[in-house]
Amino acid sequence: MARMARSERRDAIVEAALAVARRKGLGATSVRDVAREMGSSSGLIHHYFDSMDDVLAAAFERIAGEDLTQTEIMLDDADEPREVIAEFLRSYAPVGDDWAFQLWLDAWAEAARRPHLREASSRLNLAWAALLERTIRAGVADGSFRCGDPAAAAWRILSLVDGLALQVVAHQTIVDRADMLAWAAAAAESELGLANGALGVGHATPLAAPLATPPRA
Amino acid sequence: MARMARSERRDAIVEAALAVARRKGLGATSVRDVAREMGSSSGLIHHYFDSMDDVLAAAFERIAGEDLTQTEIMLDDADEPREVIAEFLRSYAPVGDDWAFQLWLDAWAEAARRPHLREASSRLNLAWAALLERTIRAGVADGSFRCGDPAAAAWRILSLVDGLALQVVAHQTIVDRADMLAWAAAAAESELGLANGALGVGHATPLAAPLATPPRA
DNA sequence: CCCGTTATTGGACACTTGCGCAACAGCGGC
DNA sequence: GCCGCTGTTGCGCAAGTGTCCAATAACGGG
Repeated sequence: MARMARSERRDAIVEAALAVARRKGLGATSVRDVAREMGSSSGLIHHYFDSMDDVLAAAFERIAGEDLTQTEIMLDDADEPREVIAEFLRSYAPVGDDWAFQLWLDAWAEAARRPHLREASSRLNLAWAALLERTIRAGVADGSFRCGDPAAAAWRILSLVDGLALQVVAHQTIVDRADMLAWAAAAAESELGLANGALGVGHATPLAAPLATPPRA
Repeated sequence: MARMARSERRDAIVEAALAVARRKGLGATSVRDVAREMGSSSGLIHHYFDSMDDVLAAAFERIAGEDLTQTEIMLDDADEPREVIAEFLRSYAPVGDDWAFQLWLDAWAEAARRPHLREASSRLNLAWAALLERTIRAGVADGSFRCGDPAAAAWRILSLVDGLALQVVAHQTIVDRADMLAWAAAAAESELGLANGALGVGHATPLAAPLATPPRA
C-alpha cells in the first residue's frame, strides 16, 4: 500500500479499527480485520501499536472523544444552561441500533481485560462528568438551577442516562428512546430544582422509529 | 468421568461455566475452559448445549437468577418497604472487585452478538425492575412512600444504580462504593418522597476497603 | 545516483476458538 | 448374561487469535 507519513498512517489504522468495531463490536475486532479493512498487511498495525489493546483504546478514544468535543462546543455556543442539559439528554439518547453506545458497553466490559482500554474509558467518563458538573455550576451561578451538590448531581445524571441507554441498546425491547428521554428529563429537572417539563424534553418523541413496538412492562 | 443423570450433568456444566466466568469473564469463557474445569472432554458440553451461547446464557441466568430470588425472599421477610429499598441498595452496591456485576457488564456487551444471552439478560433486568416496582407500590399503599409513577421510578432507580455500579466496577478509581451508596440513596429518597437520610444508607460505609484511595474529581 | 531510513510485506509461530463425529463405556431392562 | 440406550471420550476440522521478524520496497538527503 502507498507509503504514508507516520501520523497519517496511525490515523488510518484508528479509522479502520473504528469501521470494523462499528460492524462487529470493539471486543470482536481483530488485527487481521483491521488490516483487511485498510487493505494492508497485519504486520503494519504492530509497527504502529504495541498491542491490540492499544489499537482498541485509540479507536475508542477517537469516537468517544469526538462526541465529547462536539458537546463541549455546543456548551460554549449555548447561552441557557437549561438548553445545554436538554441537548445533552437528547444527544445522549441512542437512536436506532446505536453503535456508538454499543462501543461504550464493549469498553466497560473489556475494561477488565484490557488495561489501556480501561484507562481510556475511565478518562472519558470522567471528562463527561466534569463537563456536566461545569454546566450545572454555570446554571447555579446564573440562577437557572438550584443544586446543593453539583458534583454528585452530575454523576447521578450521567449514571442514570448511562443505565437507561444501556437498556435501550442492549435489550431493545424493554425501554425505548421515548421512555428514556422522558424519565431522564424528569430526574434532571428534580435534580436541578426545575419545574416539571421545564427542560422541554420527553413526552412524544416521534423520532423513535417503531422498529418493533415492545410489550411494555 | 463418572456417568451422570441428564439434569445433574447440565447443572454441573453450568456450575463449571460459572466458575470459569468468575475468573475470566463471561465473554472470555470457552468450551474447553468449561470442560477442563469439570475435568471432562469438551464434546460433552455440546452433548447438552447446542452452542456456547446457550451455555453462557444458562450460566448467567443461574447467578443473576439466584441474586434475584434472594432479594425476593428478603422482600417477603421485611415488613417495612423502606427497609427493603435500603437493603436493595446495599446489596446492589459492588464490594471489592465484584465479579457478579462484571457478569452483567459482559452480558450487556455480549448481548449484541449472543441472542440467547441477550434474551436471558433482558428477562432478568425486567424482573429486577418489576420487583422494585412492586416494592414501591407496596410502600405507596401503606403510606411510607409518595410516588406518582412507580414504574418510571423503578426504572430510574434501577438504571441509576446500574450506571453507578458500572463506574465502580469498570473503572475502580473514579467512583467508589461509599459515593455510590450515598448518591443512590439520595436519589431514591427524593424519588419516593422520603426525607433526606431516611433510608439510613450512605455516609460512612466503612466496608469499602481503601484498595487505592482515588483522586476524586 | 546511491544509500540510509523507514514504511510495508507476508508468512511463521504457538495457540485458541466452536463444533461435529466415530468410537467406547457403563447402566437399566429383559 | 446380553442388548440397547445414552453418557462420555478424544480427536479432527477449519478457522481464528496476537505477536514477532526477516525480507522488500519506496522515499528523501547527500
